[in-house]
Amino acid sequence: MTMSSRVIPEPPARGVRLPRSARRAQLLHAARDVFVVHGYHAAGMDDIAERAGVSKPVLYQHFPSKLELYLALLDQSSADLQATVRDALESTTDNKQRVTATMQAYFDFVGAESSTFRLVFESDLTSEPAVRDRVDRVQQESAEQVSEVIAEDAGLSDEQAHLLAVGLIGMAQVSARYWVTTGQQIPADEAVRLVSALAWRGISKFPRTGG
Amino acid sequence: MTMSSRVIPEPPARGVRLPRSARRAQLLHAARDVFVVHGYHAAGMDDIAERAGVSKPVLYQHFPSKLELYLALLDQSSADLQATVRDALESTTDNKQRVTATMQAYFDFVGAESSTFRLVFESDLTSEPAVRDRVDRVQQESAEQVSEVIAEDAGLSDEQAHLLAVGLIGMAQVSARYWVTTGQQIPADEAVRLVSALAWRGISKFPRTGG
DNA sequence: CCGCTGGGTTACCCCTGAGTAGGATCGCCG
DNA sequence: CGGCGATCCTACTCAGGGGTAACCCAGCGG
Repeated sequence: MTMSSRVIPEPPARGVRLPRSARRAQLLHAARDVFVVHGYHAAGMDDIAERAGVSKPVLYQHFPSKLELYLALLDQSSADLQATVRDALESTTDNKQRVTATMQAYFDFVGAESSTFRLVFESDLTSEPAVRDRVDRVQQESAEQVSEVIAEDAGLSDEQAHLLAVGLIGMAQVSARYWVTTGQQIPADEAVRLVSALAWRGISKFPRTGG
Repeated sequence: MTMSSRVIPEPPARGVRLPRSARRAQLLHAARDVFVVHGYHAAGMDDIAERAGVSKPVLYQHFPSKLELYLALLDQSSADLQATVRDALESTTDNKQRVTATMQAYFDFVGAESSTFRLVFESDLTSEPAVRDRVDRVQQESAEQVSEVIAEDAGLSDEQAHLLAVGLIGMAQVSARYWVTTGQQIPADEAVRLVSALAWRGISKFPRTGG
């Protein structure tokens, strides 16, 4: 189906020595793959170590705990998403195109090879405050940016604008996630076009037709 | 802040004997409270038992495992939500009102005292297939129903209609969840009105203005 | 050749928390 | 009163997995 067979990605050569920084990067890579597939709880430090072709203590020479490792990855993904969204919103001053660009950003993020969106959107460690904070912050700040654009040319209060912004963000997030689970049956650009249209029709000139 | 102080809900009288069915119901109640607050993983069977004023083996006389107990609750909540959504969609034939009613359904579900929405929308056991299935099914079937309404009077393909339906569902779900975290700063009916307006403006007469 | 440093390994500790064995109590019926 | 069938409790087992102690070895400077 997909381009190349990704069944058994890489059983990396065991016994190879790496300089510290390179090893760290590789461990992050391995951990990302494991967490993305199994989630936090079902993932074992042994699994991650094995995936990297290394033994467990090596992992602990680079990261003090499972949680810290997870947070490192989560921070990475959060920052990634947020940068993408920010760029999208700043890419133009035309609000219609802003909507499309932002929607595209979400679909790109969710469709990315690494699937790191699972860390941000489907974390199974939300009982941990540190995780909750980060996950919430992404949504919060994305919504904040959208909210500013909305409030600009619509006479809504901050709270109202923010609620709508969250609604739009939610639409993007959930529809994009649904779209990947279908194996991209609908082509990406068409999906983006459809959902963007839905969002734009909803939000454009919002208050004036508020029957 | 809220009406009554719910700090220490009920430390039920220890040593009271109950008939089997009543005990079962009470255990479900206690388990619900604990799972809702801590999630699956952080919740202990001891916690649940203690909350019910009972010892652990009693719990196991009613439920064969932690997972089964969790699934029982999840099924309950899923059915609850789905019934609410179905009723909302069948409550009228006017599509504009349908949108409002459905949105109201989500806000009601999320705003409910029991907070069981956390089981369906924020489960931390999505790595378990049995849980994944149930959570996905709710969204899937809700979207299916919405999708039928959309496809009725709009010339979209099934896949396209379904994607938009998921987008709308996502909007409802995420904005409702956001709304509760704010402690209902915005009054419920106003929030519903706003988000419904957003959704309705987006979806009504969709294809004809698809510039 | 020696020893030191940095990267790596095996084999273990040990705590947490799901699940259980066996016994105590209460109420009831004959 | 004596048994008996529920309900419930104290006290335990045990596996899984995060985290660590102790040791290995390649390479290089002296």
